[in-house]
Amino acid sequence: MTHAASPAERSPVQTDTPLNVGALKVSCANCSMHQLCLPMGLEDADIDRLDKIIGRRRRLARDEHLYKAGDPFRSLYAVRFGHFKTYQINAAGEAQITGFQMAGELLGMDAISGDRHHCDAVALEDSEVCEIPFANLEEMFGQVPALLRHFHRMMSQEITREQNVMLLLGNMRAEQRFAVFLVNLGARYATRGYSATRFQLRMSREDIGNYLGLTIESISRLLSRFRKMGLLQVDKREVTLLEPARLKAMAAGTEQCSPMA
Amino acid sequence: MTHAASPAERSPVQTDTPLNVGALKVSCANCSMHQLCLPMGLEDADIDRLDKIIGRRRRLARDEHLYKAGDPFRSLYAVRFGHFKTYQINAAGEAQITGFQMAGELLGMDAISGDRHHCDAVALEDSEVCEIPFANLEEMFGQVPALLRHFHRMMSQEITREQNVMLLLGNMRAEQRFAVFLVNLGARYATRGYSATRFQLRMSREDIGNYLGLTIESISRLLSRFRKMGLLQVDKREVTLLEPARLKAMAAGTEQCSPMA
DNA sequence: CGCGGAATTGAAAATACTCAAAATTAGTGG
DNA sequence: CCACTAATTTTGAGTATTTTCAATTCCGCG
Repeated sequence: MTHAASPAERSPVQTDTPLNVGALKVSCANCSMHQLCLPMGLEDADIDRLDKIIGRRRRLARDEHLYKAGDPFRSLYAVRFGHFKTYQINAAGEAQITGFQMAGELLGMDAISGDRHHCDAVALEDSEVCEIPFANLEEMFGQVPALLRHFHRMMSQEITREQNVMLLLGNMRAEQRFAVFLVNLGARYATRGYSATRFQLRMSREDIGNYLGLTIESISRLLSRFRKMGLLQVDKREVTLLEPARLKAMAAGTEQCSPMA
Repeated sequence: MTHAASPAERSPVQTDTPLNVGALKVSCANCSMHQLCLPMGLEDADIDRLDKIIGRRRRLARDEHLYKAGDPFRSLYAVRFGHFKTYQINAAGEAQITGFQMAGELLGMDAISGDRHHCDAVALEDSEVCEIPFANLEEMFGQVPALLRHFHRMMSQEITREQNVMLLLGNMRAEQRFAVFLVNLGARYATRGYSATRFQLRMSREDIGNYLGLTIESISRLLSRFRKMGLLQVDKREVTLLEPARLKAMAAGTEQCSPMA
């Protein structure tokens, strides 16, 4: 199993080897995601405490499940590196992807209400997560108000994010949905220190289509059309946004391009 | 201003008058919603504490705003009686309704992440909410773990609810969306002790359409079609589900009916 | 080098939308 | 309480966006 080079650990000392992941001495303090992730804004002493409750890091190969709907809920997971998708399956067996998660983002918050997971989480590439046993986290909430406050912010952000997807699915045309998707990905990579205009799509066209409520063919046509319009370049899964301003305008609904042809 | 009779207060002593709402001695313990609402599962002593931090009840007339996007976030609101809708407005000025809330449900959780509300909340009829100052609630979290736990469940439920709407908007046809909508409303009324098969739609056809990602004309046609199929009766805004089992099957995707004609 | 999954492209079909008009309902004032 | 007006809802006809079905092409991988 190979995995892409990752900036999750910027400590000069290389502590990771694939063979003894469970025993590693890795800390939230050393993690490049600690400004985005659960420990955001915590004092060093509290970060240490958080480190102690974090169960273990867990490596997942591409296409491996982190959890499935129906699994008992015990832990939240913070993505250390790699990418995930979460999806729900309806009674008829069709899936709806509800999100793509990247480093610093939290998985499993929808499972707190029941005692079981409501969706499936799958690695889109070789990835690593920090397992955060929820019972321990709850204990710590009582002792570290700043942690509780930030946890609430993260849950609230998830609600807001989903409301934005509802807006997208409920009243945007295909081209606008796709523009929103690209601009949003770029913004999230920018937050993580990567380019906002040039990145790999870690998910298949089919996944994108499913997430955006469109077919794989529609995604393919949109990519071709955007390319012909000079909005972007595509090379397999690498996308370069050539006119981010116009894409943002399309995403906002200010500018629109010609119909699907 | 008149308002419909409400079962929110089942205490034999009538304590409400429209003129001194702020000074009322109403308690979560007396509220018929306390099994659904924030105080669920709390001991009497803790319910009393919760009562003390609840700022005031607030009456809203039909079409009145509880809050607007951009308003500073200070409080959550629990619906005591009546109905609300929440909606987001995109850059182009179009609205997307993100939910309809009824008694016992919590409003404003999406605003915790920023310091401002992200959506608008409007009363669909004359309604009343309990204002819960969030700073006070946070203080109480440290003292009453059961309250914190239930609050997390409510936030998580909101995430799950929105994921279900994403599933609806992302891969259901019009008739299935509408069936899901009707069955869901019925289930929520049943939880509150009302009929699951006969209820008033508190929202306009336009609101329903907006929520379901459809036009008002489509909703009207769906109602007519379902009526002709013997699935339901409609009289203005009163709906009677005549074949709940078939509607549930449609909602689940098991059964489908003829195309839109 | 060839196999198989993924992606692209084209043509036809379908679902839902838009526009328009009529009918019904709700709100307002006499 | 009734009449009038405005708003909402229903229905119809034509249209458009996106889907479906089908055929190729591209690429990764053994």
